[in-house]
Amino acid sequence: MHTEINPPSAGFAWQSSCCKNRPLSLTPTLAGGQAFRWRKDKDGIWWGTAGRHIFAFWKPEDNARSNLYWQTWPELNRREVVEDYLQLNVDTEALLEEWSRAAPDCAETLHRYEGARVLRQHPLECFTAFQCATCNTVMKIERSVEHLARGYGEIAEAAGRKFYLFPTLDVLAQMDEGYLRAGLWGYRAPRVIALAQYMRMKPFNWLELLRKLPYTEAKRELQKLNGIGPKVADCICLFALDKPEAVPVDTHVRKIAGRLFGEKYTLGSLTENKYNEIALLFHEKFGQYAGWAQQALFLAERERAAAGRLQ
DNA sequence: GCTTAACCTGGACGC
DNA sequence: GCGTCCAGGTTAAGC
Repeated sequence: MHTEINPPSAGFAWQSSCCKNRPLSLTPTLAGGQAFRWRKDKDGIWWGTAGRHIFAFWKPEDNARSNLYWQTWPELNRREVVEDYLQLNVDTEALLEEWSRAAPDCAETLHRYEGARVLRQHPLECFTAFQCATCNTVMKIERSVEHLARGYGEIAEAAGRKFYLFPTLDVLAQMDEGYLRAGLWGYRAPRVIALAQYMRMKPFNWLELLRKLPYTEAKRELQKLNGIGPKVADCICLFALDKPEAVPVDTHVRKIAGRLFGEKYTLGSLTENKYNEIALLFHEKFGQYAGWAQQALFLAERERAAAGRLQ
């Protein structure tokens, strides 16, 4: 019989949500390379922001189905905001069964990462952060995005702690290139500022409006922007624009495709045709939520690559 | 339509 | 300590 462990006392009242049928693991979800500003404190509490909301999350480690404990600021007890951000409405249990039938070879891996959920992020932060992802490492992306937020984000407070909200488009458009370069943005610095300036000429809330378009149209719109290629566009579609069918094909996903669909997908340059072919094969195998399956397989592949480097 | 080089830079690794 | 390579890509030029 399982005994629930109580969350640490942190100076505020926790709320809880049941994850029995909606598995959730905080580490692979919050530190799995889809969002870059979540931090875990010494008590194991994850702190982060999304839009104007500040969140605290806590769960017993290694138990995807135990209750999630949470709180929100500045308005307390915003259950619907938490469930929206973590997409707790998505029945991953049913998806796991479907994927396991379609890809028995991947079933063990998919079950191991059953708690790795895809977040529903604030579009502008996701859009900006992934511009930093080109030819970079997760650790450096985290530092870069944090540097940007600390330099230009509005300060907010929750439970006696200080947070930096992600800047607005108007603020991003006026950032200093030198400041960004000092924060590891490198050659991406002028591009991210220029893109913010260009985006200001688009209709108000243009990024949010892409949520209403079909996946292929939203992706096409993003790829019209200088600096946004197919991979970054797919990341934004999957992690912020409600497009669970988007499959970002990076070096890790390419290796997975090599094993699932044939070695030819790992050979030579990743041309746009090859990219689209891999994404289509994932879609055919894993269905409408192929991006969610991809995220679990990606985490396993990344872990495998890291273990290989340590040997 | 494919390949290649350039773009920044911290960290890991070998020597 | 130093040199080299790699890392969640994109773009433009050359073939």
